[in-house]
Amino acid sequence: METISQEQLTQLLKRITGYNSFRPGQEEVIRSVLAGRDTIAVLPTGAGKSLCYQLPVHLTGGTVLIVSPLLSLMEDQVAQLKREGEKSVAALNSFLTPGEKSAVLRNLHQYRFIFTSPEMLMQRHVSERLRSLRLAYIVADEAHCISQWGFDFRPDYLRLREWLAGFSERPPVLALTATASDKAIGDIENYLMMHSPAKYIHPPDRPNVALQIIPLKDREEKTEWIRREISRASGPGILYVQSRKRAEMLAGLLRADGVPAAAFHAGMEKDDRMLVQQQFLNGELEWICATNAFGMGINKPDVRRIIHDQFPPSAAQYIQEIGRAGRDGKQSLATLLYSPSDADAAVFISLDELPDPAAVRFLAECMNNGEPPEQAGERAGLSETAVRVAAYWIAEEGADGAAGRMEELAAGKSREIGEMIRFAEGDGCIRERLLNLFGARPVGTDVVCCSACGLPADLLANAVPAARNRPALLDWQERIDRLFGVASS
DNA sequence: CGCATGATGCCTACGCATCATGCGGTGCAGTAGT
Repeated sequence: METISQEQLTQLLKRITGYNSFRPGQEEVIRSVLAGRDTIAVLPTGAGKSLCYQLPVHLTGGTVLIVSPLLSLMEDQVAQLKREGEKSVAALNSFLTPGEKSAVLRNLHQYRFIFTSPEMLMQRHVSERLRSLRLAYIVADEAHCISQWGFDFRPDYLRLREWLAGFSERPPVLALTATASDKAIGDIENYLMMHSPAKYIHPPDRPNVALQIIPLKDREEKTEWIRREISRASGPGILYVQSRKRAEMLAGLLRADGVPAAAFHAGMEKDDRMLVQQQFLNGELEWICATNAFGMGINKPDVRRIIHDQFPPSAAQYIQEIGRAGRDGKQSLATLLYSPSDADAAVFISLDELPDPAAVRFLAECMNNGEPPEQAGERAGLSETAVRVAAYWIAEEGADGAAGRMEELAAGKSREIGEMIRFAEGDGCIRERLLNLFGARPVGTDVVCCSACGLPADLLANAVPAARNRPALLDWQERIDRLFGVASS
């Protein structure tokens, strides 16, 4: 496509969004897509990543396919596009009834934006239909999921590679994410079949997020610390924990202390999750006690605090989670509570579901004999996820290859946990040591840095919000009075 | 691994100590059955 003038691009921006100028980072990415280049854009959340795929199609024509990791994310984005007046949008996913789905599949060409999941995309009839479409470009939204989930959780993310390889003329691919380690970037390039992609990579440092590590003896001490801290310091904040049960337990304790808090984890009903998320976004809830299910696609600019009850199993995940603080640029604080026994729990959680080489060989043997993998997996005591992952690697690389892969994955995970332990136990500037793991350096000067460099005593020790001094629930008389509009004295 | 929960053992009624067992994150899709 011929070069687009500055004026044309700005006019288009104005027409589509009503804005007069791009936010930092957007224009380069849009130009790269328009030039037909494979592109990797690592932009902080809130930088307006979605504009990067929304705009170019108005000049290229055709359809954009957006591969998205979460149904809720697709729904949000479809709703937003519709609010902006875009009518030709579809989400191709399991929310559709069979009838709706085949209607969408029949009329694919009339959409400008099609959102789908990797799993849906990999279904044969879907993948063929989509590949035969005139696609302007293909977008991998939250592209770090390829790296974070593809290998041991959602293998369909890795199958994108074969799907892309099946094009005779593959459209350009745009990968968007907020955080990406070198490994993630490498996986994205590799599994999205990118050819010397243009890379626009925002540095991982967040100067306005101060870092703090607090060593504590055990879980009980952590619980006490959390109650003390949260009852005196204001949020909004996210408390990350490693189990659903502990999320519920801590949310309960905080509520009993008068803190508007709620749990969030994958074991909750979809409606409850949406409600909690919405209340947090609206400021009705001050704290969320969550597993790692919480965060992706949530754009709340004023999160002041992130507390980790335990470290997550990789530095990439840690930096992603603390990156949810302070998107408005204001001073925020990320606290990691550390006790030596955390390491074992991290190892357990992260390696438990990974099938061991013997199980992989057993599964391969059964599959060879024509037994369905699900059935064989059950005999081997493997979870549904483990079976799917193992079956993927067996199909890709054979029994020995897959067994080797599992060892490699386990070793990689152990190494990453080791990195987090050294990070938590180490000496010296926390920011420098964290960024070091990404081959980066602190970018800010005059920064409230970390607990190793020294934090001011009053950091974020704001007055507890007035709302919290009211009882969470009014007594029944007052509630009835309110219902009937009687002014209470 | 560490923690929480439930079962067992005591030895005849209750409550306590001890042991055994289970559980621990992330999501899609499709199907069976409300």
